[in-house]
Amino acid sequence: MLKSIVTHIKQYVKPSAEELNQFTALLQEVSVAKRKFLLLPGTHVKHEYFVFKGCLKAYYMDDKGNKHVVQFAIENWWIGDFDAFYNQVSSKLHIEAIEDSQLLAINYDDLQALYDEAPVFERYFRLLVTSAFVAQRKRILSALEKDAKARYLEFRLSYPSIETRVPNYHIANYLGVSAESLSRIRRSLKS
Amino acid sequence: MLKSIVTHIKQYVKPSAEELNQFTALLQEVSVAKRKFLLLPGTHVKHEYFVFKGCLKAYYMDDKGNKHVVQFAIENWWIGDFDAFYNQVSSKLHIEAIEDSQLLAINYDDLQALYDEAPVFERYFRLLVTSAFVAQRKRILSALEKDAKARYLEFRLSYPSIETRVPNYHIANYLGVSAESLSRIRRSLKS
DNA sequence: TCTCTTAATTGACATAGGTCAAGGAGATTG
DNA sequence: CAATCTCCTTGACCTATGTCAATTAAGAGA
Repeated sequence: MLKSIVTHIKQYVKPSAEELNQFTALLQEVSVAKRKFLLLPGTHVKHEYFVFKGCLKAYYMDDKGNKHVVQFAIENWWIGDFDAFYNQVSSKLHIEAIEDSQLLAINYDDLQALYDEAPVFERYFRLLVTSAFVAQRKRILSALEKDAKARYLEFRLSYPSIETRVPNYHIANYLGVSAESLSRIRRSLKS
Repeated sequence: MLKSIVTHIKQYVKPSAEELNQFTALLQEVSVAKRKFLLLPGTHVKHEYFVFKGCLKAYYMDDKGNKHVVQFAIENWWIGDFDAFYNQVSSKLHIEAIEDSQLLAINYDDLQALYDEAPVFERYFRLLVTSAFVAQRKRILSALEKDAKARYLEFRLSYPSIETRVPNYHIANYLGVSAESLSRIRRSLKS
């Protein structure tokens, strides 16, 4: 359970055994059953979460009740409401489990303190945010450049393990197309 | 000239005078005339740039020759090809001056070394990337949720100082609408 | 296995926004 | 002050994708 997050960290930085212990001591295990929520809008967000088992989605629900998927997360991904977490404002997102999920939570204050005590983790999170930033930029460019079919194909290529685990209408909400359009796109790809 | 970047840094972190000197010693001044390029696709990106005078845009040009604006930058903004800079891959973006511009450049290797010597700057850049990440997430949600008119209104509210300095067709390329559509939107707002 | 719920598909129709083509208003430059 | 440029506007038409409504298929409990 801790092994997966340690492996993840080591892909970015090389903390000492002691530093790793400092970090893992801060983690709390959290479980969320399928269709249950890890986070609701309006909440004060105190944690960011690392998924070690399961699958979840973070989405924004607009005034008309339409859901817009900000992010999916499966094993070895971080999920949370970054905006609310880092700026310590109240959340605007739902985070809902698509499958029964198990996560490791890290607390905001603990993390800030850790940055001072063990700067290697500040680097780890800097690198994480940087790569998330780059991925988001790519998503923005796709939205600007590509039509729905091309975005769907790109999604399948980028996230094959998500595509097979998640209902299509969630993917539609991620890509910014209606479920009906996605269905038609998929039919057109069969031939 | 250095004053503006020092002020910017101090809004995020509190480095010592010595640390600030360390940082500013690494900066090189760069000028780009209107319509000239700071960066072309295919280039090896060695620098990230802080604008202390002027206005620029970073855009991706697709196979059809359509330009998609990734970012504008005016005084006190950082601009560059983050993806190419951090992952040290070749650039996919054009960065072009919209007005005669003056920038401060920081070199990749220098910055990595500085992170070790003065971690306060690693924090500064972590915070910068974090806020850029949050801004991008907002942009993604706008693209998913809002129609062209609403996105334009949001842009005007978020970046009034850019809206007045930049030709409308650049803004259209940022919002993901045609220049013609933006013109019609603007007409509809007059009445 | 039967039932109920959740997901996916399909058709008919509506519409936001794109594309193409033309013209015009300001700027800039020789 | 011409002569270009650059940028913005407008009209006519087209297309991708959305919306609504109904149907079917697939899962999940009991």
